[in-house]
Amino acid sequence: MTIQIYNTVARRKEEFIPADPKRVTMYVCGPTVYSFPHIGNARPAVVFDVFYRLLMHEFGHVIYVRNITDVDDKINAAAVSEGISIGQISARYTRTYHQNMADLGVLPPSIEPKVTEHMPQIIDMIKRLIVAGNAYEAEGHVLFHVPSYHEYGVLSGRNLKELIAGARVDVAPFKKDDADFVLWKPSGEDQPAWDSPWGAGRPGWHIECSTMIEQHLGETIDIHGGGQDLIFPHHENERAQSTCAHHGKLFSRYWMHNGFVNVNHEKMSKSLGNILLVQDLLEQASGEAVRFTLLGTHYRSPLDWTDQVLNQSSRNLDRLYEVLQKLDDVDVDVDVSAEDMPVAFMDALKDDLNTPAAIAELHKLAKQVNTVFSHDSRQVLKKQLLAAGKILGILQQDPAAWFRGTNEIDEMEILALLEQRASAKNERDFKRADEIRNQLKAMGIQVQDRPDGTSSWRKA
RNA sequence: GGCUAGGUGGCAGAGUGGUGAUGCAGCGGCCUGCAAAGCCGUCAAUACCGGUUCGAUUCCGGUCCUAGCCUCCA
Repeated sequence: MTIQIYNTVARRKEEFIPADPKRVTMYVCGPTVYSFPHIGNARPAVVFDVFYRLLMHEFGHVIYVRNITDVDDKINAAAVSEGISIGQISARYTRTYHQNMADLGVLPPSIEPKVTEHMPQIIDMIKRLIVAGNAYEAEGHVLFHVPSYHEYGVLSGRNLKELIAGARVDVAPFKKDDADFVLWKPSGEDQPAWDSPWGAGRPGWHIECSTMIEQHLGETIDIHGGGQDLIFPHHENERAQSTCAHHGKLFSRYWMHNGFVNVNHEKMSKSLGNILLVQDLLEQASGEAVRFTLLGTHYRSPLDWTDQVLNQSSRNLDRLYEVLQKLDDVDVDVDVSAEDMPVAFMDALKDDLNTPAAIAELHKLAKQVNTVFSHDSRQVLKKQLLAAGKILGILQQDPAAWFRGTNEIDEMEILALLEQRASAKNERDFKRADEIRNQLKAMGIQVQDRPDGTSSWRKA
């Protein structure tokens, strides 16, 4: 089976055929670094991380670019309100983003370009758009002239008439067309500025992605991804800029967009005060559980985050690690090979990244462990579970470590108490044995007796 | 107002023109000194109304409802 992708521009699933199977290219819009990453920032990172792993598995060589937007008025505002420099703001939140994503098991992309490092290229692309007749200068601004691109609106399914009808009342007077958008704008005293043929200023909101894609991946890429909210205007505008700068050459062969994360049936927003920060969720559960939750819903569907979903994910992972623990006696190679990949699992992922169906296949494999007894069969199952887990970015920990958690615990004390309890049990002093068990429970430790009389423990 | 996506068991969540996955929770049992975990078994759903069809949850139309976009936003 080949990979199928729901292509936003075609509005249906299509077979994924890269332009060059030896060099698959993907660009995903990364964060604007002005605040702490929230769960909505994490969703595309995790979703496209799994897709990246899938592409690597299928094609071997993938160039995955995810940018850092470090030029933005929101960053300027954060610098003012926090009383530190713009550079300090973007450095701080870039670092937090990297830490949070690592905690969620997100692999670094092949390339992570920053807007500030691409000013000459941005200015160059704007110049070319002016020369080509798609952009014009007006009062220190450079604007993209939307009517010059006849396919404008095709990606987002809008037509120009609608856009004009819905346009804001306060359209800048120097715009030739109400729908025209900014490529370059002049900077005031306290705003970051770069020299350009149009005066000191800064780039508009969309040109940066077009430029970085051209710079690092070329004129045509295989996949462009991001959140659904970026379809319009961000990706529509990118598409217009890049296509026109390249004289009509196809920009992206496939467009993929992930759905939003809602919180208790409401949109996450500052005004509702319900923004879930990744760092706060990591206090409640493991990064792996957060990741598992994000993969538990198909990437195009909205994901409603409630108090329950994280718990359910932790339980699901408990169950899978439980099974791996049962297979502790089976040795497998550290590096699982392609033949170990379970077919039904892969078919689910290849079908437009159907991670919920893939996880269901993982559970089916786990169940089989109970009905299979030969060493060879158990070894195959363990390989399959680990290989599948690797694509999803889960199940790679030692099961014992998973159940013991990351919190600091005094293992010696626990073992001493378990020993005391064992001798109490031996003397059939069950009252004493239960006291010790309750004592451990108060410490957050759950005792588990084995059939042979010995006991193990895990984090409650 | 315009555009888009969706309404599946108590919860989460896939798929499918013809016996409706998977996990959690519940219930029964096994195991256990008692538990916990585990194992086995089990209950339970396709918003509503029409249409097409031998047959629709799946296709078409309508109603109601939900979410998103149209403005910064992952």
